[in-house]
Amino acid sequence: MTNDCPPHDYLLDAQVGFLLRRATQRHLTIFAALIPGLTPTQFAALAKLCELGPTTQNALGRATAMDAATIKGVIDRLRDKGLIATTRDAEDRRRLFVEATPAGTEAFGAARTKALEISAETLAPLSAFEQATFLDLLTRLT
Amino acid sequence: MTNDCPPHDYLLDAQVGFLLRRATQRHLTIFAALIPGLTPTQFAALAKLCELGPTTQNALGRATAMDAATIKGVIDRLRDKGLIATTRDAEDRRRLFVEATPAGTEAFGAARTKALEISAETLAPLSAFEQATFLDLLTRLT
DNA sequence: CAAAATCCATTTGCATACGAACAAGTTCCG
DNA sequence: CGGAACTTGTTCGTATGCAAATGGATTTTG
Repeated sequence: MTNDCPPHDYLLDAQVGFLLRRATQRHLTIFAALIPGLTPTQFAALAKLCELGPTTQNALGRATAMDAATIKGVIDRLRDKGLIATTRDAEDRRRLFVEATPAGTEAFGAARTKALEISAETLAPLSAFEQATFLDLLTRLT
Repeated sequence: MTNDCPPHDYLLDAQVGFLLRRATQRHLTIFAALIPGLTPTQFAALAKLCELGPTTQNALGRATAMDAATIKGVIDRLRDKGLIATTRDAEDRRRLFVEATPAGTEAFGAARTKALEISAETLAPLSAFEQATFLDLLTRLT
């Protein structure tokens, strides 16, 4: 068969980029249902902050794979919610010191269990063995 | 050891949502390097339009997993680039008819090979067998 | 037929994301 | 010491992505 259009052997629905976007969308839906008050990005920053302890803004961004412009907005919104506090570092006056407030630590503690449920529900279509395989392969694509 | 903080058994770097975000970031970097003139979303809409043929705005959005608000912006930008054209449907005056222009069809034809390279490079860290496994599992998480 | 429900597109608001450019502070090195 | 190089945070512009509200058009249903 002749065809005057470009070949149709490119099927969007089979491309890894499209599938990643769809899987991310589904995960986002699950996340919003179980943790309504925080976005995945905000929770990631808060969780990493509780995991690492006090740090600086850009360092927290690097630890959570956010660039400087992105982490700034996340920090601003978490501060607006009263979950973190920022102070200028006296030793290096460029640095913005970031730490979790008591409310932030408590919020993380409360959301932590939900977050584990979110991960479980996201992976629920797969068997336990498949989940482990998937996470292993996905880790190697980062 | 006692611990006054929430348990540290939540490790951000092991959660599927975080890994999905990182993998998407890496894919985006590869995409931007090989197809500088289009975003993944714009290319997805253009590719699906060439795959399906002329359709309506919302239908194209559903076919590419974009909601009405998102597909509108994508359509606007593709039209600004001259790659697609829109017309009001005479039969159903709500509908916005969308079709690829000759320039759009040509742009898709030119980018199609690059897009396949992007998928290949994104999956490059995995063996051929692992790639097939990963795509199968990822498909089931959408 | 008329009301209700549905669908289509648009708009607004909010929240990521990244590139680029910038100012200010710090460190490195000649 | 002093300029170059780097780091840190900020701002701007562009582009998704979703929720919610709106207005207009069409279809379904009582």
